[in-house]
Amino acid sequence: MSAEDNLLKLVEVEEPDDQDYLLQEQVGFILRKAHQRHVAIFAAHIGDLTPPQFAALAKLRDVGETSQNQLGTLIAMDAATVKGVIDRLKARGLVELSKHEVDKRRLLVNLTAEGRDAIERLIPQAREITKETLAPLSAKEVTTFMKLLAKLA
Amino acid sequence: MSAEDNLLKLVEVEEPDDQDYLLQEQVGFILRKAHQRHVAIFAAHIGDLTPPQFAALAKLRDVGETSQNQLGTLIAMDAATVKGVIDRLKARGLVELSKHEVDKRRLLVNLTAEGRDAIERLIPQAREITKETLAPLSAKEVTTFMKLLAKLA
DNA sequence: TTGATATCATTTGCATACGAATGAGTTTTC
DNA sequence: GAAAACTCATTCGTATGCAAATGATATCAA
Repeated sequence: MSAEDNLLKLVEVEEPDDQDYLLQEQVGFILRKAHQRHVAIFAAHIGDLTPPQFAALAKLRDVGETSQNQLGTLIAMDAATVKGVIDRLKARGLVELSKHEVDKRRLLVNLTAEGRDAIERLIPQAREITKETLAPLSAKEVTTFMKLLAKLA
Repeated sequence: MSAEDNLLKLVEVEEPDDQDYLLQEQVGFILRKAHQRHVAIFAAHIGDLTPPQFAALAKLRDVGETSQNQLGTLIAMDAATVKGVIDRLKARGLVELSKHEVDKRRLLVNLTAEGRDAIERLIPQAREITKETLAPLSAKEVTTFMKLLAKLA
């Protein structure tokens, strides 16, 4: 191989073209898979509630009664999505709705007694889910990962 | 406040019970938000194709003709989901379907000329999307993050 | 060879997820 | 105080994502 060929090869290696795009190495693709794995772990522990439904209950426990819209902001769900989630929780008697007396646009959401019981009972399970999701990492790796993931979210 | 009260308070603080579950610090919740952010970045760059549709085209470019099921395995989609994705790509003329001659159960999928053009044209955009998604991290952090994320996925 | 098992694809049902449009009510601004 | 701008909630349409059931075909094992 001539010196020119070597130079050419170096240039090719250092300037990857379209041939080198590997789907399975892209953040988006791996992020999607990691999320899928988490959802599967969640479902294995808590079969009768989805992660978004759990998030809604957990946040209501934190903040108490709020408007549907505000709740959506707190759990990163758009208005259309949060409505569906709350509808299903209401149908199961875990939350109750009421109208804001002053601002008539707002729909207030709150836990029912049953909803409060449910979320208190589920929180230990949720800790377990977090633990299992992070199980492939060492304690130190967990700290690092959470710090970096938070920067991306 | 009595000494006993102080002791009680300390115990409560140092042995977090259910009161201390913070949704916004759980992996699953942040993972969901990071994924949402990535999808938004994707949509801003590539408006007429979703990440799963892109993944299907990119993988077909890598491996050439495969069965629908096999493609699903390669891009981490279950059979029901991959069918919908392929249906929509077919309706747009980006992939074509044919029957496997030997194994009559299999439905073969391949890029059309148009599909191949599309994916080649989109790959530079996809690099940009990956770059923008990872923009909050330094080069060193990216390396660390990708290594740990891969362990979780 | 045939009966049990496994695989591939499809369909149905349910649950996010989000853009866009709409209607009702509130706040701002001039 | 009236018009403009904004906010809250709802609805519609489209696209994942997965469990479960089904039908067609292949493969394995007795």
